[in-house]
Amino acid sequence: MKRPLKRELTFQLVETARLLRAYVDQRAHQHGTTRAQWGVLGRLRRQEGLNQAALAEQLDVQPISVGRLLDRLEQQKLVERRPDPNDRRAYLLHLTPDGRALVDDLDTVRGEIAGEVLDGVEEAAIITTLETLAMMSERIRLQKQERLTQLAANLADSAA
Amino acid sequence: MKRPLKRELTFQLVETARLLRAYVDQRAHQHGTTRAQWGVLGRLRRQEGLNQAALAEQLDVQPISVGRLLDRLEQQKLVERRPDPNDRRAYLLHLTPDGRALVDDLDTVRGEIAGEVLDGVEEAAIITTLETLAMMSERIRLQKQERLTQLAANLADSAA
DNA sequence: CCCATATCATAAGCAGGCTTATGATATCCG
DNA sequence: CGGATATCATAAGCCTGCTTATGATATGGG
Repeated sequence: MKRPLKRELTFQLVETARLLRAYVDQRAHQHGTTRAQWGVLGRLRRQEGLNQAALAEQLDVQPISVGRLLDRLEQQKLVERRPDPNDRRAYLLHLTPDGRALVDDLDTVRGEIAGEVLDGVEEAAIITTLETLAMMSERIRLQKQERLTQLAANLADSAA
Repeated sequence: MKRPLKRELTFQLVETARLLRAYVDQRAHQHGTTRAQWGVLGRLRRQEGLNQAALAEQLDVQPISVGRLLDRLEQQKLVERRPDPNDRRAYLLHLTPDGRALVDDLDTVRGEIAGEVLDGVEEAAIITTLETLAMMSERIRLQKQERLTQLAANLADSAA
């Protein structure tokens, strides 16, 4: 009976996250933006002056994905791309005043959502869940790493 | 200190799910398919003979999304669209033998993944996490419902 | 029976993720 | 110093979601 329980959790995790993402997206749309753009704005508030590659690294997505998000954010005048004086290939990213105002708004929403979806859940359960998820994240990262290492070994073999 | 804990959990949830989805996708690719297609195949094995609208309903996505997934699955000869004898608008969906073989393979993988990512996690923690996630899902669904109702009320108001 | 309405599948077009490839610069090593 | 290598941003093209709209067919009420 152990296996189905674990399997059940992986399903439930993806399902709950899907619902939460959809809900956050809905709330984001009410403010004229999207979840992905929200992520960019939030990150930029914490660390202004990043270049696109560094931002992509922080958000754990590919630089090309961030580039297109920035195209839209720049069009909406929420973010500014300033040429990096030390590297003519790169831009440094800054929030505009509008961008800063929006992200402050969204921050309030974020807190609201967390309160809503965890209303009435015991603190102990929240802590346990947090720990379990953190553990899972770690295992997944490890697993991914192992598979990469294995892949490299296989490539080396077939080259030989 | 309560607010940050809840907020932290919403972040961790989305993050862990993202990692898990990426990992599952990686495993799916090793079998020449994708997570979304896997979902379709899995559902079809459980309930063969659905039409596209019913399948979309089961998977909780829009019919158009399922339609395109099926285009690719049909091309790969994993799924068959058979005309519905009772409704000339609709197709009934069936797995091909290849499709059935693949989904059996993937089922093994699913169990492997669940074991890997929850290796060493206490059963009690798994149960608590499962309950918490289920609770969150319910709250999100409720919240979404409330917002819809509110929206309808606003529309009725502005119509009056 | 027939017309209004609902439902099935699909098209068009946007968002946001990916891989792979490319041009422009930086950087590092011989 | 100068050429190989690495890095920054972007292009092209794929996948999978979405909304909105449309054509074909079913269905139910008058």
